[in-house]
Amino acid sequence: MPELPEVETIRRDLAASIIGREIAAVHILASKTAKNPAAFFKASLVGRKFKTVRRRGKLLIFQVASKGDKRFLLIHLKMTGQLVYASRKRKIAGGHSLKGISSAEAAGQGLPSRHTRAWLEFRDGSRLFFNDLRRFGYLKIVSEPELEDIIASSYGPEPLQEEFSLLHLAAICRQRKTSIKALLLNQKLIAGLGNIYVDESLWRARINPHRPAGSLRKKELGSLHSAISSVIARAIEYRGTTFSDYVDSRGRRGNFSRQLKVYGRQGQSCPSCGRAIIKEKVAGRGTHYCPFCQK
DNA sequence: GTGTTTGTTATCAA
DNA sequence: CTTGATAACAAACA
Repeated sequence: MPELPEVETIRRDLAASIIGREIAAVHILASKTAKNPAAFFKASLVGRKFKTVRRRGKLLIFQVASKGDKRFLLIHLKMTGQLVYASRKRKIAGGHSLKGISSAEAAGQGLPSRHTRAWLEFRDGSRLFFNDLRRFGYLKIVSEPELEDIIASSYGPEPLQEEFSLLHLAAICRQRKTSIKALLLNQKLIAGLGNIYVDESLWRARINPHRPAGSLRKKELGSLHSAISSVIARAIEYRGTTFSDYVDSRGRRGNFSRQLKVYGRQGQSCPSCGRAIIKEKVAGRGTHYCPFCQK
């Protein structure tokens, strides 16, 4: 499940690898994956370069360099999407592939795969694959006004920026009857949290996911605010969490998995009190917590 | 065949 | 209008 730290890891890596490379061809294998008519989608990219790679919440935003109107490629990975960048296969004199290829090149092994829904081919022979087992993810070309609409209507503050203040957290919780779990998953209130980091943040703040958001006391809001900031920052340092499908742009797993305290640890002991972590459905999602530590 | 997995949107109700 | 809860989507696996 790519959430903010995973998408940010991909963004940073891709910014270093694909910016400035001319796109030679666009291949769409699953027609519904590209949300524009295929001809428009391809014409928007072929012969151009990416100028910037940004991120808003879990949404990747590639600015296409162009002389006319600004266009952007949006990519959302949803649950099982992957973006894997493979540099050009190095050839030896006889035209055979070298043995002992680097990991970056190994990332392109076996691609396109059964789950590849689209890929971009760059002029230098490198390729960017969009793989998505569940087919929830998408690619979409939008204009600048469309992009601004999407950002304004869909995303609250980024957890690592100043706009995500304790004051903001208190304001969005005030009077709200919905569970704190559901509230933290709402992208319009805070951008980028998903099921893993919500559970981890609530454990660190010692708050029960069932609690109505409006019932949190000032001290608890403070704990939650710093828990969210630190969990997200640490998860980025560790290059995200691999639970099932996530890999970074070179096909590597995230290292935060070993830092998880509750997510996926139902039945195991709570790192704080030693009693069993439970899993139940809250806000329609599998929710992991310690009923003794989290009140 | 059944239940489960989750990011996001649609839909309906209050 | 806002808020909240739930279904739906998609595909694979136990």
